[in-house]
Amino acid sequence: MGQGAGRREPTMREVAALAKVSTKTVSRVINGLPGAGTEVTDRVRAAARTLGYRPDLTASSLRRSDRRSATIGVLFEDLSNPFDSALLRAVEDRARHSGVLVLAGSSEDDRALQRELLVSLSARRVDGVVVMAAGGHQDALHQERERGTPMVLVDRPPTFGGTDCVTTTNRDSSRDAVLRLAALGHRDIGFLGDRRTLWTSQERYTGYLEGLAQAGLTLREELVRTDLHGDAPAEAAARTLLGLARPPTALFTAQNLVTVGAMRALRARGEHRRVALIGFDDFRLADLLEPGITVVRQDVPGIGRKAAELVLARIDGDTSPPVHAVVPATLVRRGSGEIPPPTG
Amino acid sequence: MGQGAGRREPTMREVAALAKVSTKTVSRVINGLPGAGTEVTDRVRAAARTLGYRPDLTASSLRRSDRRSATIGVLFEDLSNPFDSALLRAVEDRARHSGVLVLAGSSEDDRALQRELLVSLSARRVDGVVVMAAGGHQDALHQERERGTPMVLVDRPPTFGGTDCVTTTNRDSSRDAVLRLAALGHRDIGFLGDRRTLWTSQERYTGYLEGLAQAGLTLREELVRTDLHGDAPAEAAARTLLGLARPPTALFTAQNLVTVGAMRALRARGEHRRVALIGFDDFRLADLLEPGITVVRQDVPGIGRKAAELVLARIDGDTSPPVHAVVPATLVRRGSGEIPPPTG
DNA sequence: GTGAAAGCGCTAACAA
DNA sequence: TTGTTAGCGCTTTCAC
Repeated sequence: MGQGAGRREPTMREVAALAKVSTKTVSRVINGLPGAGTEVTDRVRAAARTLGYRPDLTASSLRRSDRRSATIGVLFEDLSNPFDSALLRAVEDRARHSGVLVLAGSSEDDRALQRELLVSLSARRVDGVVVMAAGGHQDALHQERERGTPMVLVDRPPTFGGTDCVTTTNRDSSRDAVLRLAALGHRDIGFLGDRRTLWTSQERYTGYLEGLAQAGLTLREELVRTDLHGDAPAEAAARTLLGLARPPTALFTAQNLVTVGAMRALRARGEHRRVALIGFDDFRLADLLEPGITVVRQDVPGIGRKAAELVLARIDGDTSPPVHAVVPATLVRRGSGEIPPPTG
Repeated sequence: MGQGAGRREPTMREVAALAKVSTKTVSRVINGLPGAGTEVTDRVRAAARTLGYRPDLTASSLRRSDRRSATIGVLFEDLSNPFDSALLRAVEDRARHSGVLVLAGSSEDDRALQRELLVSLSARRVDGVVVMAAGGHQDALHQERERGTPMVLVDRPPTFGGTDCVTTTNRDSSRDAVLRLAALGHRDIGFLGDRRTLWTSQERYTGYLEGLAQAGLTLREELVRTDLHGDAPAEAAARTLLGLARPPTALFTAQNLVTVGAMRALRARGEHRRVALIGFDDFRLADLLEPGITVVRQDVPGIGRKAAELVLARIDGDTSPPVHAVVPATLVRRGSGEIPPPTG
């Protein structure tokens, strides 16, 4: 049996010829449109069956007035990242319920690559896109949006107008986490964050500042480290903080991998039961560690579903004002965030 | 600014009109084909720029003789699963280097859904598919393959002929893991596996049996539990095993979530430092646990890349005999697999 | 080097 | 209820 590109697909015309009707009639039957006699319908169906006919959506879309491809583009930072993939899955599920498939790509937080992928998606005439904007200027996204492409941003809002987005309670949940640590008596709370160009990082840092202020604590700048991309830099930064003359008694880590890095540092110093830790973003097995890691958990399926619903609605012609949906995150207490400061 | 489906895209004809050339000439310029004067080329490019022209790959593909959509389908079990998403990412990367985009879907290990998604993909005329076959009969996949669709199966081989696939060293690596435990002196090695309908489960179980045999150990059937889908059933099964009069001194867990369940059970009983554990499939943070979890790690990027390469080659007309590529897994020692049996 | 005509597979608009 | 004609945006074929 051949392994090549394979034989030609049968066409509507061939079905029509076999059923001895016009292609238009076949079209009606295949699409379940009214105005086709039962006998003719049966004949067409039989012919389609015999030939193994399968409709060509690309050709149909080309001709139809709505021009829909029943496909949306999803452009995230890294599809192998747990957050991104959970989001993709949620979008996929919601889209499939509307007969829509997903063309997925990873932008690597690289604007050039994001633009390139955007072009690839538009060449395939996707009906809309769900995008996790790469850091920095969003001119490519803005341009695409200006052309009229339905677009929803997730995780990070647009820096331009007229576009829906879905984010979580970055600032509020961060503030609450810090307040929680403060309520336990912590006065030296460190902050470890990811790239400052990211909106989420900024929001979480702002929440940290708000929490300190609200708890009547003064910011100690030497307890703040940002631009930590990945767990290795985060681990190094945490070690530095813990080595200070007056080290933090609690840490707020503003991102997944940063939390992991901080945990490694705490463990390496044997302080993971003595220094409190609350991380932003949940991760698998956080409950299996000792102590369990207290985290702010985003409702990732909720975010994905909402984003999909928004883009599908826009595709269906919804022209209501742009929406910035905020899906609440929740604090999950597991132990690490409940460690009190050392007494005395 | 409108939020609706947006304005019409400019067409090649409009570009041609503005540049005062024929559409054919525009086509040549856009596609970088020879036979277009430099002056005309410039005029066309300028016109395309002015109008914001972007080629329509779907229309082009409809007319071109190769009929390529430059799109492949990826049908995995669950795109939010770490294994699946890492695989998707690897396929995506390799495909993108060939200008190919990925239409992704989750089959939920449900044959009806898998078939439905396959139909959706074929309606969009993907050039080929990479599939993680749902358990049970593969008739839908077989049919699709018979139609000539280039197809590569990943993780699990086809039950029909003429089709490429990429898997890992399930059996050999499982046997080696068991032999390793046996070499430490373990004589009562339990096996926890997931659904028996899965080929990977069967292979890993076979490897377990081979390992026992090769080490001169006799199988104790009561130490074998399968059909554990998810970590909760796995945890329950592990508890049962550990509660036996003569419990296992080591466990081999044949899947990701099963390993997690076993860890939970060990922890709940406070035996995680006394009972050895080797799991199949690596997972994040396996090194942060105490002890670190020794695992058999698949080369997921390697598998994905290979699968993408195979399907792209078939799409390009490669008609060499079908390949079953086996990408080696490696044992990662972290502590849990190095625990000796209790002395005496 | 450039263009006119035909047509990919399908559906809109109309006619019968 | 059914068919005919035209044409979606593009590329092929072949003529100039």
